[in-house]
Amino acid sequence: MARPFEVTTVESKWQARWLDEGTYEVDNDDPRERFYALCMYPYPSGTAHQGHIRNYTFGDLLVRYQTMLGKAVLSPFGFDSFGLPAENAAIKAGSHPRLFTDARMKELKSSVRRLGAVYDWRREVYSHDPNYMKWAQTIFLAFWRAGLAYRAEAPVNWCPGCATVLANEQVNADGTCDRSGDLVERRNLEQWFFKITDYAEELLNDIDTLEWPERVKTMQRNWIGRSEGVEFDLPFAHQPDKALRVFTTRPDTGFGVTYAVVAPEHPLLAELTTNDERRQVNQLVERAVSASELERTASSDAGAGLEKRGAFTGSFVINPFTKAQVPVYVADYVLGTYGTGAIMAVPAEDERDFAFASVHGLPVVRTTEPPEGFEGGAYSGEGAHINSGFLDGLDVATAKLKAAEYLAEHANGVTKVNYRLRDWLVSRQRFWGCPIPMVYCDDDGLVPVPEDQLPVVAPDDVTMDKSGQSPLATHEGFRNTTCPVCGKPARREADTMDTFTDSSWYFLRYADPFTPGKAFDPVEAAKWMPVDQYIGGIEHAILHLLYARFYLKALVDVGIAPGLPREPFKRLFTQGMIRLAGSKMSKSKGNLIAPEKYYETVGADGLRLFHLFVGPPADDVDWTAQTEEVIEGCARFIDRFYRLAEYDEVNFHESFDDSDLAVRQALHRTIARVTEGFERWSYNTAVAAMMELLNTVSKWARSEHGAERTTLDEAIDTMLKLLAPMAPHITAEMWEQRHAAEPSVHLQSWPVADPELVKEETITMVIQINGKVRARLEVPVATSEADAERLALENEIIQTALEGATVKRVVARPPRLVNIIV
RNA sequence: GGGGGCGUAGCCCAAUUGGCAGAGGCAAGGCGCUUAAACCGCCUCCAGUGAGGGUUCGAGUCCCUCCGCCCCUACCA
Repeated sequence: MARPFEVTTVESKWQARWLDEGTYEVDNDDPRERFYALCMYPYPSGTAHQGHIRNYTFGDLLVRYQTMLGKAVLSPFGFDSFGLPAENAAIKAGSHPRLFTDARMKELKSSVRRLGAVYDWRREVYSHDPNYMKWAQTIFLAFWRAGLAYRAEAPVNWCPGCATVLANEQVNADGTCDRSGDLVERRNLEQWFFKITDYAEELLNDIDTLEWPERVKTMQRNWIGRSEGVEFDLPFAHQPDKALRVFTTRPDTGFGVTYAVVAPEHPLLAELTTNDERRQVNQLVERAVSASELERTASSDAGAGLEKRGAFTGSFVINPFTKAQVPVYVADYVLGTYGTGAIMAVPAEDERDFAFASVHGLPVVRTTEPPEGFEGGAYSGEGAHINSGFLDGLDVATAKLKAAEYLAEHANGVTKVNYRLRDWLVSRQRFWGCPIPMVYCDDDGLVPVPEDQLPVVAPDDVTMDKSGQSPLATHEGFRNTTCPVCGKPARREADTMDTFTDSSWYFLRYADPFTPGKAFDPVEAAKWMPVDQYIGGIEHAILHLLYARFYLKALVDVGIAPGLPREPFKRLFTQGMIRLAGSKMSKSKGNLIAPEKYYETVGADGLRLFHLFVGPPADDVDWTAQTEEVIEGCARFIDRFYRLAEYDEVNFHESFDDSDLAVRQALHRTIARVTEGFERWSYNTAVAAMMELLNTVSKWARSEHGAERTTLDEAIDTMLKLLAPMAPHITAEMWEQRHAAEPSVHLQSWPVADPELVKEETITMVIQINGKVRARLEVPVATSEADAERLALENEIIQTALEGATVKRVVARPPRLVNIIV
């Protein structure tokens, strides 16, 4: 494509200048109104892919736009540089993850630079920077001191492929590893946890205060999974002073309890199991405990439809409502990690219990009257209580209260809130992560590494393999140390932290990486926090966003971030993903379209314009055969604008007339449209408005009558400003050509539309008869209802059309429309 | 099984949130420029909004049912 300017020359010139002049560096004491724009901390996987490009295009537009609005805009960048891919790649290549990672970082940095995205590089953060690790470890220790970090044995998700423990969030629904795809196993291991459950209630409640996409908020609420119910005792039939404690959200269905179930991990299971049943029970437990999540949970389709495996324990408990003895089963559909690990089973009102009861031939007693014609198994809806003694006739809500009261009196019942959310497992048996700064001493037990000895940095000469042990555990030089308390030989913790810990506070470090001796100064960070606009992918809707929210709350509470707002991200925007032939474009799928080739042809500006124009930013983008042509179309638009701004083939006339006024009106209406488009994430319509304006101006200026000089100048200059956040290079270049003595277009103020010019004087009013358009006429915008009706009825075409008909009603909606009903 | 989203021209998308279905782009066709082609400029063509029903003077927009595609979630008692 022949272009009227040298794309690469122009673009690299401005990229260098923005960097050299520190155009987008901001100081913490900047007096302007503040704006914190942030794109999600990227994992450095190499050169940018289209998903990155899309992300940073939106982010950069915002940075430049908000700057032109007169704000001090914080625009930082950095790298989520710890993590498995680098470690695995290093193992494969026999090199060190740092070499690998540093190279990938360099590539990504160069990609975003070539995109023309601008940052305050003085604030760069990367996770494997010892200077960042130091504070990551300081935070860990602060959590430990506050009781928010603890060590416990737990059945954990073990990925044999990655040779490490995974968080629940990293296990797919089908029981495979989110990263490697291997089938995840369950193992009991000592692990480090963060007590995120302490914050469950606050994390849930504060969701209401966030300007986030509704679906992300819903996902977080579901993940936290709060449920209210009653915990109470089911006394053992053979030994009534002991009891099985259960949790239920439906105490009102207590009369329908026909059996009870304990999880395979339940501590009382052995005691409950009679000799006759022991063999069967053991068999089930063995299978359930060692089986992978996949085998245990997801089989064919879904939840309630699963095969319900279980075995009778041989024991009975007493239903406190009916005093009847009901059998106790062990079954893997009851989870040891939720509630009390045991349930009362009500097959009539719970689908899972119903399924189990059907398989095992257990009785079903309805306690809620299902609606007439109900044909399903379990009915969990609203209805009057039946077969329920003192609860009979009550609705569900009332019966719940009564039943809870009854259980409080007769079965040690207490109302209880449970959460689906579990504590965050943060330890990893891997090398390429931030070491957990703890020491094991035979005499003093667990001892934190003194803060003046931080950071604990892993040595380079480590053997990384897939044995399953932390690579650091076998490095004697690292492992052996002395106890900070007693000075005797001791061993270092060999596990590293989940990389989600790194991305949970990096945005605070960005806000103030300058104050020595601190992760960040809370007063300085408070100048920027919370992030005004966070931009990233929907894939982080749960994990990263929940952890970061937890971190900030905890940091405030442990005294590291006093005075900061408790929520990190005020507004969140989740961009759509790029798909190629129907599937998500990603490195792991190997279906990337690299942006590099576009830098040579359409330039970064052309590519940016494409991403802005292709559709609503929140929608997915289909990368199709036609995409190339659309991208070229975007470059064509830039070229057309460039030629027009050279006044190529333009005619001029002397004094300002109506044609010039019309252009000024179009210009100012476009200012309004583009501004509105920017404010409501409608970049595609903002670009369309610019294209439309270019068509209008071009037609006018190249007509025989031509343009009035100052009007054309105003139009071009304003268009340059409007386009500056979208296509920053060429607008900077053109602005410099026109106004060499003035500051850059990027330092100009964002244009403000003149309301007088935006305002329409007259508008076409449509006259309908029975909803069909019959006539149109130009009316003043301020036309009253009465006038509109009169004008419509007086209209000749309408009068003819109405001949012989009776007007039943006239709906006048001036100035747009009048509808005459006959 | 649960939750959410989407469906407008051959294609990507607009539509002041209930008021003339079309802003923009791509493709296609035509004309001009050119020795010719590309580039460039100008012009033209194209749907009644997935299907059906309802509310309304009026529905792409609100409400039901169905179809298709996509995403999230999954035995949490």
